This record gives sequence, structure tokens and C-alpha cells, in this order.
Amino acid sequence: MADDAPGFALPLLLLQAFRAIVDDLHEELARAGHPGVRPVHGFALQAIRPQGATAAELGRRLGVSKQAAAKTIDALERLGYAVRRGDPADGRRKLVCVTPRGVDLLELSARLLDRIRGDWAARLGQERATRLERDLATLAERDGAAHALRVDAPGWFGHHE
Amino acid sequence: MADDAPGFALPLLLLQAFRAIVDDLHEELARAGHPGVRPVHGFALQAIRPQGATAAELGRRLGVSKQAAAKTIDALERLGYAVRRGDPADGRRKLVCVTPRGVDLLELSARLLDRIRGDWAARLGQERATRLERDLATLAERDGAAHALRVDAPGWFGHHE
DNA sequence: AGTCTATCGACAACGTGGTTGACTATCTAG
DNA sequence: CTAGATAGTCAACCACGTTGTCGATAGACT
Repeated sequence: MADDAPGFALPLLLLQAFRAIVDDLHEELARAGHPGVRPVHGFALQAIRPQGATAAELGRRLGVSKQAAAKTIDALERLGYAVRRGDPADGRRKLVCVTPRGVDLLELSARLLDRIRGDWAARLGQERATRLERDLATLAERDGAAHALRVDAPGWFGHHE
Repeated sequence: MADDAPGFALPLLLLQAFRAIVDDLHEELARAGHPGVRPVHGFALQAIRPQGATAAELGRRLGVSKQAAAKTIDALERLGYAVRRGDPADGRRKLVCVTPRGVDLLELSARLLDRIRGDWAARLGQERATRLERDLATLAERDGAAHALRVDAPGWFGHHE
């Protein structure tokens, strides 16, 4: 810290970069026939794939309650990206599966994110782009272990613990 | 993208790194006598400094409504980090000022963030740390202009537009 | 002065998206 | 067969944003 950037710049930069990428992605998704999709949908769809998941499983993967996961699934179902189907092997479970439209969304997102990554890799240079990702992975570690996804957490940012 | 990392890794990495830093910071803040403070408080306090601000100004700086800003100010006041005082020159305005405790929080946060930055700079090397920040700044740009703060936006991430 | 308009801060109502709790149905171990 | 764990759903609640409205004040214009 005896040198240049003050420490508080880093989290700002990370957040801004995250928002820039996600906003860019969803602008293009909207343009490409997926106007209603929100960031959380992509995360959830990713967490469902590839074998499907139940609401409780999805909740665990996303770090939220099964009730919250169920609401997200409701939204995905309403938007046509997922369907619930009963599990013949277990009467309690309802397997959530990604629809073809959901698969299309994920594949399109992957292509767009590759394109976005390609854009800044072109600006930065391939070598620095790769190193940026590697260094970010280092940053993302805490206590040696990778920080779990935890997109969630109402009030994580907000006014109360 | 003909090479290594798939594009979808990048936003994940950015988000995880952001959370890792912020969680680290607030763990230490809690240990150092600021247990109740949340990320949003630091952002707001920063936005108030150095000359103070009214609720409406703060809302504009943070990209939220003045009512939402007022609620944040309520929290800051309750926690002892800010005070509202009437403006003798303008009967409508109530100037929000950072208390000594608030200044202490900001200075401590700055020191801790410098320390956190120093930690990973030590792991990465000074040169790469500096370049990481520079490259992140490039990433954070959209349409040439820096992405505004916009910590806010209920449902930006969530289920509806 | 008087009036029009913009702004401040506050109050209320509402919406979204998370939470916990309770309940039933079903699976599984003993 | 029974006990306990677990799936999903319903209901209540809470946090944190929103918009709408309102009275008070400031400033400009007649």
C-alpha cells in the first residue's frame, strides 16, 4: 500500500465490472428474444442443470431457503425456462427440468459471455486476460476455500445483520 | 475465446471476489468495535463526506429515491455514524453530517482495505496487483463511460424488470 | 407584496423477494 | 408398523426498495 491505488478502489471496481458485464449480457439477451430474464434466472438455471433439481436442492445450491427457491422456480416456469415434473421414484419430489427454451437461454448466454470476454481480451491482450482471471480466482478465495456462490441473502448488503 | 476460460466464469469471479473482500472487511470491522455496520453504510457514509449531504442529494448520489436514502440515514443515525442538523440558510434542508464515530469507521475501513489489498498484492506481486486494478477499470467501463455506482436497484438481480 | 413553481423532508401504501413456521405426504430405518 | 427425516406448499412476516401525496420553504417573476 506504499504505492498507488487506495484499497477502497478494489471492491468498487469489482462491483462495477460485474454490473457492466451482467447489464451488457442482459441487454443482448433482451434483444435476442429473452426480454424478461433476470440475472437470478441464469444463476438458477445453471444450478438446475444438467440433471435437474428439486426445490430443496436448488435452495441448498443457491444458499437460500427451499421456499425462496420455489418462488424462483415459479418464475422460471412462468417464463417457460423450466418445468416441474413428478418423480416416479419418489412421490415427494418434483424434479425441476430446464426446457428447450431454457437450454437455448443458457447456450446463448454462454455465447454472449464468450463474446463479451473476447471483447475485453482483445482490448487487454490474451495473456493479460488469462492472468486477470487467474488473479481474480486468487482474490475470490477466503480461508483457502472458494467462496460459495450465495447470490442471495436479503439484507447481506442492507441495513441489518 | 479460442483458448481457456469460458466467458461465464468472469462474472462469477468478480462477484465472489467482491464478496470475499467485503466480508473480510466487515468481519474485522465487527471485531474492531463496529459490529452493526453493513456494506451499504460504508457506501452511504462515503457519499455523505466530506461536506455532508441532504437526503435528496444522497439519494441522487447513490442512485435511489430520497425516501430510500432517508431510511439509510435513519439507520446511520441510529448507529451513531451520522446526525441530521437543520440548515440555517435553508429551512427545508436537513444536512446530514458524519459523526466522529463515522469518521473513525471510514478511516478504519480505509486502513483495513489497504491491508486487504496489501495481502493479495503480496501474494500476486505488486506489479500484477497494479495491473489487475487497471484492467478491472477497463472492464468496468461501458460505452466509454464509467459505470455509475448504483448499489441499489431492488429487483435488479431479482425476478422482474 | 403576491403568486407560481421547484425542492426538501416526511408519511403512507405498496411490491418484491427473502425469511420462519406449520402442515401434509412420502420415503426409509429400525 | 412405527419413528423420524425430508419434499413441497401455504401463510405470515420482514426488509428495503418504489410511487404518491402533502405541508413548508426558497426563489423567480409580475
